[in-house]
Amino acid sequence: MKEKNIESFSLAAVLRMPNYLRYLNELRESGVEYVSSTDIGERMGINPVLVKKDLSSVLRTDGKPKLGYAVVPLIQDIEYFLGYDDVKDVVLVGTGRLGQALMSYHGFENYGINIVVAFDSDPALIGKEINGIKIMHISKMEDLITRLRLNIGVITVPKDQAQEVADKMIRAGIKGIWNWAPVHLTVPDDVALKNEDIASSLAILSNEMKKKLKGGI
Amino acid sequence: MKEKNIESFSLAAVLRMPNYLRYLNELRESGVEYVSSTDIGERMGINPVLVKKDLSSVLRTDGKPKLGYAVVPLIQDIEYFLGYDDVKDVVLVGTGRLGQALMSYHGFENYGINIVVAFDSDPALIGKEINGIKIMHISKMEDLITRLRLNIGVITVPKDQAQEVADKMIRAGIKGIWNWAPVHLTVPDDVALKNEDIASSLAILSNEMKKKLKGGI
DNA sequence: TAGATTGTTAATCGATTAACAATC
DNA sequence: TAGATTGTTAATCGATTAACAATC
Repeated sequence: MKEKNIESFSLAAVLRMPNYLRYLNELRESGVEYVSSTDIGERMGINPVLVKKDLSSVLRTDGKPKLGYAVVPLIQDIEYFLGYDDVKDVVLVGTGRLGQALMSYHGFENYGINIVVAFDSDPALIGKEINGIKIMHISKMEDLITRLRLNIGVITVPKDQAQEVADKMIRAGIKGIWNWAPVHLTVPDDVALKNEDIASSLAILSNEMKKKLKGGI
Repeated sequence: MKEKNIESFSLAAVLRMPNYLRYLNELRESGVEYVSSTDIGERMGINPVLVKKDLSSVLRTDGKPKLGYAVVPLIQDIEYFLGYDDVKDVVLVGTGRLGQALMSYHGFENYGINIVVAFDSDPALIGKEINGIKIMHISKMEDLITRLRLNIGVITVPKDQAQEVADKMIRAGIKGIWNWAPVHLTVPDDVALKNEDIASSLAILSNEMKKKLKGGI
């Protein structure tokens, strides 16, 4: 056990963590007990030293020279770092196709995410349940967020309603917004915002493709 | 008009581009003709010099001292850079809730994305059409990808089938994969892979929230 | 013209990589 | 023990920021 000082992590480092986790879980499933930074690095196409650095800043128990890192504790430590171990109750607004897809997604449990309630303005949807999650009228949102002390909100409404929904959420006490609507939201400094941005994803993908194409010449 | 040399862009820079675009489109809608790097920087919370650097590497016409950048040409240049202007025919595999949500998503046109055909293995879905996109049996995928010369594939199948689908796609000539299944896919070096990773997004959001919380003390 | 804003060169900052002693 | 692999310190690399001349 070593001393830890509070560190901050780069965006790139945070993005690598779930990838480590995936690979480690695969290893665990195939019964592998130890893994070296070299293995991980090769598999993920990154420098093993970077792997060591990333892991060392998250690990609570040291790796073992010659053996590598014990897979199971390593998984636990990364999950702890990513906050998958504590359950986060979230609220979802907008129960169209995308909202429903997220509501019926069974992978959220793995990340400690629990959608407790959903809201919409369409009378046809109010009162329905999807995957055990009740859909309520949007007018009840602020009150419920406050009463249940929810602090993460998922926005899956059409883009012209997204800002309004965000404003309401924030007024009610939401501190983190996961926005799936293709608009730029304006939020106060103390609110975290993550845009699930189809545009960005595609930008990255086609940029990668261009690079590979060039490299191949 | 200035000389351009081939530059490569950092991940962070590519990620900023769609954000510029969103803000610029808002400006255009409200009839604004020129915008300065200072404005953009303030709105997006980044350094204006960084804005200038990003834009200068994408712009085909110079900005104007005192006035700033002309909004409309700037939008066009970024769209050109991001490849929104040329239509990319893509194939989607896995027409469950998520796949259907993507198929019925009307924002893709803005990014030059056109889902031409979808595949599934569920007999109940074969032959159906969603948003004008036909669902065909997975056994016909390879042939069709090759014949239509498609090179981007979207994977929205359950995670245990994702690798198999990816392998087939690649065999048929796909060069870019947009993976929504929560697994680590292994692809050859010449194939670009973008994971739409719910886990990563959440990791980033909760990391942000932690940071803000600390900062506030 | 004077002032605002651009584009670019130099300085800084931070992240990644290389080198290497410690250790099981 | 010898060898493999860890953790850490120093060097490198790249991205961001600061400074400033050019210009409309």
